[in-house]
Amino acid sequence: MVSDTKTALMDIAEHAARSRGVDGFSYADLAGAIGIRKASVHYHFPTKDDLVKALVTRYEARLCAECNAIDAVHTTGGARLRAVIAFYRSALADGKEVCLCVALSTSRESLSEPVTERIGDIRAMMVSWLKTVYLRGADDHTIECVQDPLAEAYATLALLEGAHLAARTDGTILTFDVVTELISNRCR
Amino acid sequence: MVSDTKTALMDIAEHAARSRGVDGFSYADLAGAIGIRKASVHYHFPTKDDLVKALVTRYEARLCAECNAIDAVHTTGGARLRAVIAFYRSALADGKEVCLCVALSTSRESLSEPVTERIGDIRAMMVSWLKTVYLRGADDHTIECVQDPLAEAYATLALLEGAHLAARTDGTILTFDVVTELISNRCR
DNA sequence: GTCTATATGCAGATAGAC
DNA sequence: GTCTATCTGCATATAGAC
Repeated sequence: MVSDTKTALMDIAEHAARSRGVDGFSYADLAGAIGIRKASVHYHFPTKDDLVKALVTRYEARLCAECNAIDAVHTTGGARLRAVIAFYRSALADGKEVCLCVALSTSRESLSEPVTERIGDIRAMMVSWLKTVYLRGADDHTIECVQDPLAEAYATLALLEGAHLAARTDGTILTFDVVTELISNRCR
Repeated sequence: MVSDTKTALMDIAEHAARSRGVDGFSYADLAGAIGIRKASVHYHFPTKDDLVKALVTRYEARLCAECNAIDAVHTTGGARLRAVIAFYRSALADGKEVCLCVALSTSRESLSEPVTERIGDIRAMMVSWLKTVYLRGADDHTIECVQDPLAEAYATLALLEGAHLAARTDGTILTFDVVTELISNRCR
């Protein structure tokens, strides 16, 4: 297993990025949080871009695992859609953190080209998975009014991310609930 | 009228904030863009917070004016919804800029409390206006399947902002069109 | 209103000892 | 792996001359 310090740094960096943005935390913050020096952080991640890349890679894997877990636990399209909404809800940390995609999308200019592309890849993966959810929901009649599963998938991801944005501004998870109420109510 | 320099600074700052984030531009950038010195920028806006506040105030007024203009030009709910989607589409500048709300929401930690509150106010105004659009659309049957106008309003704003986010990552307006296709197709 | 000059602080990053 | 020490650059911001 990799060093615990490395994992600890990534954990802190991820929360920091999601709550304050990529430009909102520094190596000094990370170092201070776990009681080492800035130079030691550079040992684990030579540049901040290396660190962000590592965060994105880990996040993508976790998100993918989450989708698989939802598929394994829930069988109907409606239940799966509810589950992913609940997942995004929990990721909000009561309105204090947005998902990594949202956090990184907004500081695009301070990201390297590869990182930006990866974020696009993660969204594409989510859209692809959401499409299968809507296909099933249309099939088993557990999601109302599904006409175009792909279009629904794109809209749903944007809605979830937009809900994160609004909830982050308000600083409360209640905003997320209000914003996602419409889509939740379509699930039977 | 206020000095042209002040307006010019705000114009540049707004575009910079919307394309690179609040933390993505500096007084040096603004100064360089219009050929004056950093200190002169501080004369017009003593602190960056003052500048951001001015941007938000102007943005809110413009957004409000846009809604009124839409109401004046379009009579049906469906036409108004299409018009506001088109407005958000044009604000994207071909995928290079997001709306100010999105831009500021993501760098929340570097904003003062009053600014954050104002962003919440702007969203509330948009939600309120969008609700009237859905009410009319339900009434005149120009928007399909409207059950809860307020819930639709919240979801629509989140969708538009989420579409901005995704389009900004991809750097193309095509993404915006794909994401908003579903909602556009509901308008008669 | 704009300038020069400057203060202060923090960012990311590196060299080399232990 | 972590440290001290240091570099370089740029950020916001201010003082005071013109």
